[in-house]
Amino acid sequence: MAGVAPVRRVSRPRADAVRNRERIVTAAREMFVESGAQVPLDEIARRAGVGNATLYRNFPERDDLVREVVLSLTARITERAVEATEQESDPFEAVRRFTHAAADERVGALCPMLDGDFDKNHPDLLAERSRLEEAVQELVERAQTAGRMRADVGAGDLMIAVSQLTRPLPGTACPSMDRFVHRHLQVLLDGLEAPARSELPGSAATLEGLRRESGCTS
Amino acid sequence: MAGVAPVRRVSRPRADAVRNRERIVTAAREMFVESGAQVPLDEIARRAGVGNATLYRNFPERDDLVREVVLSLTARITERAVEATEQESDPFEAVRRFTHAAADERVGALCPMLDGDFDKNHPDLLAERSRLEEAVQELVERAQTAGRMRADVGAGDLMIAVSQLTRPLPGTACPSMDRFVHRHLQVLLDGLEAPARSELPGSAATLEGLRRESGCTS
Amino acid sequence: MAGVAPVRRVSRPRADAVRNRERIVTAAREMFVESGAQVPLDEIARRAGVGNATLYRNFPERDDLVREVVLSLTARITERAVEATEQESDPFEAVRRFTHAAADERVGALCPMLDGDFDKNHPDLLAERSRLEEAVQELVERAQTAGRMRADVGAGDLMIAVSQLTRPLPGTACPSMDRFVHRHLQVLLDGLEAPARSELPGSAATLEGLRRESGCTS
Amino acid sequence: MAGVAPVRRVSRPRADAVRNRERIVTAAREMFVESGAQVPLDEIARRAGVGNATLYRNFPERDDLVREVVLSLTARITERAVEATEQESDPFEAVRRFTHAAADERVGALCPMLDGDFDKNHPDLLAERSRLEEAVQELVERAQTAGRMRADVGAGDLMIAVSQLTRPLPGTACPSMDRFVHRHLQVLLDGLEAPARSELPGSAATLEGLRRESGCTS
DNA sequence: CATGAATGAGGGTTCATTCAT
DNA sequence: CATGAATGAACCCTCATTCAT
Repeated sequence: MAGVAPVRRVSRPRADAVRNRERIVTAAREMFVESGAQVPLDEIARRAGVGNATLYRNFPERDDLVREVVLSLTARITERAVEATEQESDPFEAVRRFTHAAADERVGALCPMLDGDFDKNHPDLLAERSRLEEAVQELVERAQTAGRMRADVGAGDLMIAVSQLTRPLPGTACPSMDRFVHRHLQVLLDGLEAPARSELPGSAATLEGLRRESGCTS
Repeated sequence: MAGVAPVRRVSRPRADAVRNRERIVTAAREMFVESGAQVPLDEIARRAGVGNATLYRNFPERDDLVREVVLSLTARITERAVEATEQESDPFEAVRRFTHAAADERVGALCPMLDGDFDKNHPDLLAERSRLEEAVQELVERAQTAGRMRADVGAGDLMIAVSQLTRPLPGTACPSMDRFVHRHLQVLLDGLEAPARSELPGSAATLEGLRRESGCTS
Repeated sequence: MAGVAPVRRVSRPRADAVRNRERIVTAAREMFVESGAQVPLDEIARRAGVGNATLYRNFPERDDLVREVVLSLTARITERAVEATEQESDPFEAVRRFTHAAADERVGALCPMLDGDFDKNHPDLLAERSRLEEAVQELVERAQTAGRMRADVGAGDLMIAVSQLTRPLPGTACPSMDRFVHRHLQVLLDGLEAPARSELPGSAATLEGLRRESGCTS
Repeated sequence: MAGVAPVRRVSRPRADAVRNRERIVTAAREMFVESGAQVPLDEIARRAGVGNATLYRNFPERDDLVREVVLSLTARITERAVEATEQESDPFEAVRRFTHAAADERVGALCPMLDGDFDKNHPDLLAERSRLEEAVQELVERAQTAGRMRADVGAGDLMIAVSQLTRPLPGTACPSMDRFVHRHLQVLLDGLEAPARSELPGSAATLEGLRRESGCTS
């Protein structure tokens, strides 16, 4: 009867368990973005509507949960970079578009998550970051090659500056802030557009180089 | 006056008490900047070389200590603004100078301190912030009046952008970061220099307006 | 019988269910002996190769599992007592043989299991203990009747002393300990051999009496 | 004014703090003896009448508290050994006396405390154990030299056997047990009295040797 | 006024037990 | 009947804040 073996998946992943996991990650992303990286895990569990131990079953250490959120955010941002490259004909317009899109995806929320003893060299992270790296590098190089973007900055500079400028402000204190973020990005982008108006100290930051030093790329 | 018991002024600010207070504030500033805004107060006391209760005598609640540090940092930054205005002949060069100086004063470290239930409308804060406001406003207006800085940004935009770009990265993980901060500021400044290269969404942020909304100015 | 639906006996004790139960008990005994009485039930289930809920189906409360292990250990020790009585001609040699055999069966591991709210008066336990009681009583009485064992001790004294002397030492810290246990038993046995060298305080402990008081016989 | 410097002890140990520490240790000893080594620290604090954090201030890790109790118990037992040596003319009677006294001091409670990751090689422990070692060794050697105790056992055998025979039974289930303990010790002692009635397997356990292997001496 | 000690309210985590597939 | 997932109570520990010397 070979070939007719019933397709018994080893253990079907139980619909509700999957939903729970997703609800936890969603709640975590929301709360990390809103309230910073120190939100009590119990509150995330409550917001997700599950018991705290369920959270621990899915993410035995706090880092595991943080990493999951970082991964999903990173993936979404990579998508925006690819989109921008593909859909925008002017290469510096692509950089602008990506930058504003990254802000909307809350790229700035990543930084505070990388706190403490978070393992920045976890294989999954490295892999996902490679994809982001490649996508942004592509974006930046095109603009520079076309002479539309100053040549003395790297993809790393762009990512860090954008992340910082879009970092959530403490507490939920400044919802109004969002309105200003895009202004600041626009100013920064104006500073990035060729021709350069001033000289920069140090040398261009590459994502690769940043990763080597600290892993704080994104 | 020999022979007359020295008049005991009602509240003579005993020399050592004053020194203690200063040592506490200094220790707090250092540790907030180095290790983030969550350092245990006991550690600050230890670093200052005083008992924890002494710290509490001077600053009954944690917020009181944080506020003191914020005030002193703010004051130092105001000084830099004044200095830049006075000592730099070109008004946009003054803006550049102030911006880099503010970074060196760790203006970015202010943000993480404003966490939680910190009262951002405390009279002392408002007063100190007024002084900063005035100084930066002056700086910006001069540059704009001289046609050296784009007119569609406000002092609030400058302060927020600079604060964000210089925020410490999580942990002490990225000491290398410091090396890049001034690059990013320089790019931002290039974007601020007249003539404007793009239009900005929203309207210019004034420090006054920001204060009204959220108090997150600095 | 082809074509005829097999008669479903009302409670056929499905072969695999029986095997599961046995595997659980075995795993539990091993882990209790190896790692103490506090091993998480999930680990026992894992070692047994079944899901934790299967364990709970068979043993609704932790105590039910512990009791099963206690019962099986008790039964094995009873067997040793019977063996010793039957196979050893000299009645005190029988006592010696049983004592060392009980040690090898890990009689000492029983004590730590009786912790907490374990119900020491469960009918099954009482029944099994009766059998042990009878067997050891027989062993002891024979030796005493033959004048080979001092008369002022009871079967209860023997059981308790042997259990205590063979209790596992904390952690797995002292594997070397095993080497000494038989020495101590031998000394104890020398003290039990007639004629008595000293007077004993109190009166002989019978298993029956101990059961009445506390159930800690075994 | 040299020589008249006021004797300002660096920090007088505050009477109530000392009392608290003692109350904690006492409560711990009682609860360890009564309920085993796993009693929640919070309960010990409650029994001692202090907040849990006070306990943690005095004993930052659980081990630190356990060690303190072990040290004090060990010291008391050493005292009994010295007493017995000094005050009993017949050297084997001294062994008997010490053995029963050690039981009354709850020497058996030590074993369960040495659980888990307890550091058995802490300097303080080693020191205290050396004193015990010396005292018991002395006691045993005198009896053996006088021909009153069998020569094929060591001080280590005595200590382990006595510890085991007096270990508290699980829970507080068997208060009645205490009544029997001295009977069993008496039997053991009869087995230790010269002349030897049987041969012992293995070789005599010395406290020194035991320490080397596992630290479970007492 | 300065100090070390004390406090109790959480946060992180584990585990016996129950539930849904 | 078997399973993995879910649950909540309880433990350990930290830290802002208060108290006693």
